[in-house]
Amino acid sequence: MAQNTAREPAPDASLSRGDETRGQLLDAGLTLFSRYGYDSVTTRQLASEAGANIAAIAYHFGGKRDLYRAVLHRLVEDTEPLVGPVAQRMAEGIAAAGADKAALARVVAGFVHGFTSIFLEGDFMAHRAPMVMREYANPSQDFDILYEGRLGPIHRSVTALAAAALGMDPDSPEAKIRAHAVMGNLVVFEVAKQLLMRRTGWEAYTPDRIALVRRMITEAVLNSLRLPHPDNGDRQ
Amino acid sequence: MAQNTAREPAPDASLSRGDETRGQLLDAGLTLFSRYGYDSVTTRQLASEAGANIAAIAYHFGGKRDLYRAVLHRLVEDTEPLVGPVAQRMAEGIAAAGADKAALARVVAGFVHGFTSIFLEGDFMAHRAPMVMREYANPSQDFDILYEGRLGPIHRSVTALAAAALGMDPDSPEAKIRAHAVMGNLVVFEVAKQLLMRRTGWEAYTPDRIALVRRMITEAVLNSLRLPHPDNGDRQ
DNA sequence: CCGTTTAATTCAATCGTTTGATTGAATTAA
DNA sequence: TTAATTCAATCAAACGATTGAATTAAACGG
Repeated sequence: MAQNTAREPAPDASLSRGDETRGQLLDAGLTLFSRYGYDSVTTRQLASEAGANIAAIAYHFGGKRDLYRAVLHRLVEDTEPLVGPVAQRMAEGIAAAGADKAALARVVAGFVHGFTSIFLEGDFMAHRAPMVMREYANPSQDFDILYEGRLGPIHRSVTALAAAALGMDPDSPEAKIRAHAVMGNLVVFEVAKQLLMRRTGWEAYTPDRIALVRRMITEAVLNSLRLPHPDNGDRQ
Repeated sequence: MAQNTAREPAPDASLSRGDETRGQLLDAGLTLFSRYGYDSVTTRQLASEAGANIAAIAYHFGGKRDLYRAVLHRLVEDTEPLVGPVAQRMAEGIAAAGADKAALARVVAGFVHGFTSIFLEGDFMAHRAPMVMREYANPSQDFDILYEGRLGPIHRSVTALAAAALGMDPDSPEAKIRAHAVMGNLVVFEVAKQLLMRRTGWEAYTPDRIALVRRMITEAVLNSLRLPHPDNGDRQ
């Protein structure tokens, strides 16, 4: 029931009729699955939200489950432009820093900044983050799609960072556990967002609040990894 | 389909017929809702798992949603014996420590030990933790039950601890955010358990692995809160 | 530039199942 | 005898999926 009566948004001429419906179904899937979970969403809701017919789901994807999988695949793909550069800079920063703790601290600050920007700022991750978190906390049979595509690679990057900061072997359980703890430091602000909102009396993240959260997380992670605090917030 | 053919477990004579069915439905609800979520579980599954008739759900609770709420309420109640003492010792420890950082460090070590024991050891929280985490990550209309009963109080306790360690006002956003980060440090080992399992090649938490995770978390949290490391693992 | 053909896509209608809930009779224990 | 509880049977509604006809837009031949 999205834009059936209102004006249709940008009927991209470069897309065929079918591709557009396909894309709208993927959008609807992301919006609804992320909010209510797989079983709570009906094919009729999906079709309605997409402005398409129920039969379009079977026609374009095969079935409801196949649409869900397609949503996960597209999520991995279209978050690459955001996550890729952050991971890239982190890898380069670690290699360049060597044993220089101050340099590693700047890498950490950059990572936290990038990560919180992706997850807490803007609308792009508004549905994608909850989608990831849902599979994160409660892996379905399609958990592999996100693990291979997003979660595993990020976790490996953070493990490299933790290992460098603490002088550990990146392949050791210890390094992986410490990295896991760092990830927890970050993702809890998305996973348990409602809990923080209630405790602080906030209703949503604003730029000011994100800046405060980012400052607190950066301090916590730097402390956690025994790294010095950079004098300024500069990350280059 | 649980114990219909096998021997029935302990038909407690002190319980009326109805109370026993009621309890078995609550058990079934905890087991199934925690694993599959509210919508994925059918009333027929619940009745079968409880060894009861479908109509028993309406008779004893009113409906499926009321059974779900009852499961949350009972979860808050029957975790009190575990969480209560940990929170109690933490509150007393903070009050007794004052500005003594070493004493606060022992409080932190005790808290981490207690928290990880509750969440990672034994069978008692095997279904309860995922149940909490499900509401944690994806609050339903009944989130209040857990927030008022468990999540809020624990978060307040940890905020008091973080505030004491960092010299902050316990009512400040900063303290609440730092506490939230600490909570993330801990709960990520339950929420994102599957991710850690894949990264480490583990299949489950064993006593050895729990001990290792506990050591890593304790170090990370102590560092994070700028507290000294106790010389031994003693927590009294 | 037109009319026709063709394949891709959309659509309303309907399929058989499963859902949560309800009924009134049967059973149990006090 | 009585009230509490369980039971098989059944309800209407909603579910995911499928069908064959209708519609659309592009390709083609004149």
